[in-house]
Amino acid sequence: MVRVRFAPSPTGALHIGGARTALFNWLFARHLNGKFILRIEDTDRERSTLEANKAIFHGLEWLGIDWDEGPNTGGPFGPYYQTERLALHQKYAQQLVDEGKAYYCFCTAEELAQRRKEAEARKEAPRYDGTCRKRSAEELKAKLAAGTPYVIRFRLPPVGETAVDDLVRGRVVFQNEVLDDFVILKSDGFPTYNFACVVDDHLMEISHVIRGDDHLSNTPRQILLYQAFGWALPKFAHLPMILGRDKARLSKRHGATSVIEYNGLGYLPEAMINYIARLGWGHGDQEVFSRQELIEFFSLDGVTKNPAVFDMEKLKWLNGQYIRKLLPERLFDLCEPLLIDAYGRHDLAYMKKVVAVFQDRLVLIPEIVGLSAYFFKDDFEYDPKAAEKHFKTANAKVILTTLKDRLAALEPFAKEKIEPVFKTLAEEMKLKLGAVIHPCRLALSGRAETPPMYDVVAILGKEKVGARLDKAIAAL
RNA sequence: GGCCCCAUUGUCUAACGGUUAGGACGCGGCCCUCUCAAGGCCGAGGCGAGGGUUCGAUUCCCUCUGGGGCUACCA
Repeated sequence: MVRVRFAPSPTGALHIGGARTALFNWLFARHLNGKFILRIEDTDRERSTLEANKAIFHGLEWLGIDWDEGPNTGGPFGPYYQTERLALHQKYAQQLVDEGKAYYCFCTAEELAQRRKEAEARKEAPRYDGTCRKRSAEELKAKLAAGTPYVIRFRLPPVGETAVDDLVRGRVVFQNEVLDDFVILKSDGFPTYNFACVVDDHLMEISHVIRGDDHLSNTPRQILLYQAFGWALPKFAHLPMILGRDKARLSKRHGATSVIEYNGLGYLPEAMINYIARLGWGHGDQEVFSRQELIEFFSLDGVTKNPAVFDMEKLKWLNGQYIRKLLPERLFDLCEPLLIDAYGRHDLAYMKKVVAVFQDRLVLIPEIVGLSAYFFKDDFEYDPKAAEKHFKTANAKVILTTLKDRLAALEPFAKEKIEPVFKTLAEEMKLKLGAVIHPCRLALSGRAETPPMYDVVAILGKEKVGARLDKAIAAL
């Protein structure tokens, strides 16, 4: 049974990198009919917050990444909040101590910092020096009895090597001597990441650990822990990092970094899913994938080794692609609140027609507001450059006046009836169609670019069209 | 500093010793066209450097360079 997990720490919103890790795990599980587990690694009590926890749920929900086991959902391997597993972590840490594979360490943070500084000054690796590695039983008892704060350190085998057989990178070998006796249980009694991760992954019967590249260097420590316990290793797969434009790790500096911010910016979750799926993964020449296709095609074989730069332009393109494919109803639902917020309530049918005519023109949902302004407000200015070109012509007045009269006579005021009015007028005046349409466009919208004229005229309706033409004629 | 990972156009990627190095975003041009989009077509642009191995290297090996990660009582 394939069991994978996404194990974020609730110290901030779900960011792009985390979302991609979650997605790959989710796709891997769905593709193989396995289980996708969500585990919240909240053992850093300083930085973990409830808001961040909620934000992660929110982000995953927005993306449509659901979990088979985890907070709220439950499952047979709970609890799924790491801090609620504290007794388990302490029990296993104690087991290692009892077996002599871990030991109490009473060195204070200040002492460690001092020694680290000294080591660095000597150009040595800043490893734990093993002060507490060999304390006598009496010494130990005395320290404990005195209530001296302590941590538990893993007694790391100082020789030999530890190999990670990574599904993405192949075999990576580390010399144990470059590792040190790392802390597994902090002085507050909480486990460290490397320890909790191993205990929980084992207890939750995780079969594949799919996570960011930044954990590759931690993996030998974890493997040594598995070995100390005599537990079977899961398979490991390390995904390449996602970088910003400057090739540095993606961070706040690079703009929107939390996935949910993209929601507010007007990105569609399906576009985001598609985009991040292509960051570090590919399937031939295909660029646009439905969720079903991603599940069908996803494989660790398609995962690349090199880091990927987050490219907003391509995300935008994909977003446009998905907006085009949206059901008109859904596009409207996304646009409606923005339009109401900007222009107040208008007739529902009218708003729907306006939104529909911009479906091919939107890249981001909020663009609807600016693009459609003249459909909701009458007091617009004429674009000066366009006015110079289309109003300051000998024919402008005649064109607009004639248009006004003929359109006023139309019944019904529909696109099919509107079109001939323009074409006939152009023919009569021996003008190109554009020569008639451009001044009209400017009169009706104040702009040089709008959706096709007959649509605009039809949607605005006879009354508004008449009034705006009058206003333009007066302004000529 | 030590250890580890990575390296194809500006960006995401395909290629798994022999290809005119393919696709996509972006960029430029053209077509369509009432404008703007959408759509279609075309174009510019790449194997980081140096050594090997081989009949032949983008591909395999080494060195360098560049970027990233780990080296915490953060995950």
